Amino acid sequence: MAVSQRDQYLRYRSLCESMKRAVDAVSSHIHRAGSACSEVSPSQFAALEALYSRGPLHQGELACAISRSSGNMTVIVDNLERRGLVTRCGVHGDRRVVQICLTEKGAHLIELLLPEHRSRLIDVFSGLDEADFARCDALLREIAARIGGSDAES
Amino acid sequence: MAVSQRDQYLRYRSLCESMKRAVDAVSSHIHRAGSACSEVSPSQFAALEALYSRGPLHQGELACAISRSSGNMTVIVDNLERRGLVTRCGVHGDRRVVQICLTEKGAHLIELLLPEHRSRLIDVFSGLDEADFARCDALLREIAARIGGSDAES
DNA sequence: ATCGAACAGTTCGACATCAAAATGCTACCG
DNA sequence: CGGTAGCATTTTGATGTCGAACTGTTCGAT
Repeated sequence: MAVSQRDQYLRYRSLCESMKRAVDAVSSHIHRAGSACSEVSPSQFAALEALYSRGPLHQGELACAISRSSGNMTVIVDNLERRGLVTRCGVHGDRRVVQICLTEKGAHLIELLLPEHRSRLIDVFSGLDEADFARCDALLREIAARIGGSDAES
Repeated sequence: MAVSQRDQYLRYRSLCESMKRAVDAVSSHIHRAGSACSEVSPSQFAALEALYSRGPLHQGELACAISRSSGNMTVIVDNLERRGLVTRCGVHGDRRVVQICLTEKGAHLIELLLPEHRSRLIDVFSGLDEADFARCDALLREIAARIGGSDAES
């Protein structure tokens, strides 16, 4: 009750700003022109990585894994396929689904990209207070969950 | 030294994920179809709000204020102008720059949108621990600053 | 068997976004 | 005055993104 609703709102705005800025900064740091990761778009990177760590996925699963719409996923896969990094394989027994598989070229590329991706991430985050870090992670998860949870009802 | 570099990397990945998810969730919550704010795109909303709170701005200042490229800003202003929400005014003495001004219609719209924007933000964030909140904000700022700072040198 | 609901992907239209090239001005220098 | 450097904006071309409409498939109910 010490704080007015208006002050609270302003602090919320501030956190929103900080979140956006941090996300943009990290993403642009990783995909900066000249870095190895700049060879693929963020979405493409996310897709390749998901396929690399989890193996072949249905296009829908992949879309879900990297939080993209199905329409968008079609385009992303189109572009990856055009460069020969993934293939669309039919699934025996259900002709509705397409399995997306990394090609050798795709696997090679993501293996090439991951070390730099990793070192850039370490650049950015290392040395920060671990406890703050964990609390921040938890808070952000709580925020996302809160919205996700209240989504269905509203 | 208790934690391996690999563990650290995984925690970094986790925070990145959480950040992205939280940002996406908040943004989609606010601009959800049906909400008043869904009448304009997030970029358009940001532009209108910046103009509303700071007064007329050069197109370049506006781009900077909402972290968009100049090319992108042109399109955003085009779309706002097309709907009669802003106008481009020449500046006396320097014909290179364009001043972007809210029209009455634009000011009216943003005034209509802000209350709902505000209440949706409060929905999302209220009740969270204030101390965590502040620490999280500080951490995110530190991350963005760290990248922004190291940007020039690299 | 076949109808219809549910599902997986694709297509389409609109907008967003960026980087790079082009345009149009200003300012400065000789 | 004329040239050049630099800035603000626009244009262009490629990609990303979504939501809605569409196509084809599966599967359950009748």
